[in-house]
Amino acid sequence: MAGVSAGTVDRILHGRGNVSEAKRQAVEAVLGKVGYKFNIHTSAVSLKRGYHFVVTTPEAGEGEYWSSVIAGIREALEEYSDIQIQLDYLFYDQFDESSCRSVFDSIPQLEADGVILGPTFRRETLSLCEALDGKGIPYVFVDANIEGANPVASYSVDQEACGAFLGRMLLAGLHEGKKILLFRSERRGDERSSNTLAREKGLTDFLKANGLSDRLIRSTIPPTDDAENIIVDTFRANPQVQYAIVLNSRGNIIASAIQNGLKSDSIQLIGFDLTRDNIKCLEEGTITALLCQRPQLQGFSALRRLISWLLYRSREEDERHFLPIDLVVKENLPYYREM
Amino acid sequence: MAGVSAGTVDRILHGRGNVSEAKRQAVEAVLGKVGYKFNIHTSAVSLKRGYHFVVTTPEAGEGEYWSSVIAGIREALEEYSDIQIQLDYLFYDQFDESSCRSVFDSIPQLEADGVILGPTFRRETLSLCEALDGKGIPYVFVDANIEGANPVASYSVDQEACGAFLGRMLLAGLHEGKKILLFRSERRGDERSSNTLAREKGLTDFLKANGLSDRLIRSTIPPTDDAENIIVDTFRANPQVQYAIVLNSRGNIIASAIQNGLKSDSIQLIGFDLTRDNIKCLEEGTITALLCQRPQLQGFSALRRLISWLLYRSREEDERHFLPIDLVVKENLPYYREM
DNA sequence: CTGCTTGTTGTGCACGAACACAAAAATATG
DNA sequence: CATATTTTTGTGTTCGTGCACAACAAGCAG
Repeated sequence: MAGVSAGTVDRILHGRGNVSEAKRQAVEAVLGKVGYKFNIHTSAVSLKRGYHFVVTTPEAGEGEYWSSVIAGIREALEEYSDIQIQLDYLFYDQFDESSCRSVFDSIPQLEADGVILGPTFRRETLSLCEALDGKGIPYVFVDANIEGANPVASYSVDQEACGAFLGRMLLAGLHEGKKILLFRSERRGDERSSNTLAREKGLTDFLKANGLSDRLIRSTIPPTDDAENIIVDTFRANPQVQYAIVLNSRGNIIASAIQNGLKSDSIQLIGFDLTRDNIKCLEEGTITALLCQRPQLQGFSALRRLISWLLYRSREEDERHFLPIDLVVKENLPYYREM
Repeated sequence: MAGVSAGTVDRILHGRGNVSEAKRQAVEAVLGKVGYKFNIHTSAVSLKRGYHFVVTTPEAGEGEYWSSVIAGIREALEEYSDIQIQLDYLFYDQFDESSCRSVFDSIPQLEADGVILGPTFRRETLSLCEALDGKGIPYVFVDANIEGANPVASYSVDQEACGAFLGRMLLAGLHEGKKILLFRSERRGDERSSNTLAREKGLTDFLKANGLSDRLIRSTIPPTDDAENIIVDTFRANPQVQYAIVLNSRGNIIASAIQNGLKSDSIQLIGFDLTRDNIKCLEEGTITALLCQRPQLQGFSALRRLISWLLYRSREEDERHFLPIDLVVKENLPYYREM
């Protein structure tokens, strides 16, 4: 249509240069007119080279949060199995800053074609991103976005909205004179609590806006061995508690404290994330509800984005993607085995 | 690897016959060993022929339930834009059995390659399916499954689970002495109410199992013009109502009755489906929560399934797919603009 | 044994895309 | 103006797949 050969079009599409301005414009006009779109799969067929990606997240123990993210990445790998992709997984201890640093420090030298990054520690993440920026290696965030970095994209959940959502759930059901007991994690060096902090802010803001601030009691899950006793004591000291909220994925700990220590079934427990332990509690009825953030879809989207970036350097408007916040209870659980 | 040419492999893969038993086995062994998988996109590239599908659902007014299903189908069309697909949309009046019959009767003669079917009237659907079976035309159900038909697949939601889910929401929050007011549709000839009936069964079973049966009051949304007055009267007659439940997607009607007629904001209203009107009510706060059933994903999956069936006749174990049941409130609404 | 039919197997081309290389045109150098 | 160099453009091959057609083999009738 533009009176040029396929080779010239190819050069223009991939910005390989050595094309006269006149032909470029003619071809680009035609491309626009016919609405040309890359076909990622036929591209992959003729693409000789493979890609090497590094995936670095906190330890992904089976049935835990991060293993869902990894599962999503594996699914994307399957979906794009026509592209040769090699993945290197590098896990770090999300409670140990130095473990994170040593893992992150090793990544730039791996000369990967791209990195999927589950950030926890702000400082280490920023320093890694700076190194990757320097080498021109693209990276994608999952689970959280770190301000100041330049990722190709980030796939996470609006944690403040999660907190507000929680508030909404409580608003309807909180009985006269009853209270809300809020558990947050308190493990030193756990900077992922930036997520739980945002959740807490969303919840407290919502409760304040609805005049329920005085109904909220704050507590922490102690990191020690006798956690269960301390939790039980907290409940005993606050017998008016109707709702217990756990802002991280360790709701099952509170559940067993309530079951074993308190032997009460009048407390509604709400937690986060479809971990294996939480699922068990949901089925047994010891956890009432879980807020979930589509970790599998996060992982899936991240790898897909990295592929489309490397193949086409495709830019989109806003690359901070916020995934839906799902509420899962016993009754809809069977249909949430993701994707 | 099997010592045969590509042509022979092709014949085996597509069951075109004229292959000796010995070679067939040799090739099939190799296919299994290397884990051969079709690549739908490269298939499409070399596929000369196009496909012609018929999509028949109730009228899909803008912003209404069925338009989301259609949007999902359009998305799949985009995703598989390398395949030449022509879609014919045939809409019928979901409240008029004879409209449905005349539309359905015309479908077999269209000689389509496949049909996506949003069923409402059981009898008409079964008779259409029989005709399609006779002609060997594959069809896929969306939104509901009709017993007795032989679809390639169905994509719907477990409506009883929806009802039970509703019950779970109420269980936590129902206050002492308060009641639940249940609205179902009562439009003659609307057999789609098989969905709302299942929802009602799920809810009543749940309430019974939790000793709350006596807290439930049943009512209907009158199809007449003065519906609002009648609804308001119902609420006035039952001042103890804390939760109002609408089992179809017309929650917005109850919402405006409560707003305009009752001028109360102490009633929690729960409805179904992210229709435009319902979304508005959610944003305004006149509806508390909506149960949603991923209509877009239903449409998307349906078209995708039809394509993979026609290209490869791929059979899977259980082809009744149940999609997740989502709870949407004001706070997580922005993240539910699907897919 | 020859010719014909039928069944089986292989070959060649097309599709959209990537990329190496050859050819042609434009520009620079002597 | 001829030749060398650089820039621009076109060609051919490849990938996995579908499909038309050619080639070969086997069986059967005359």
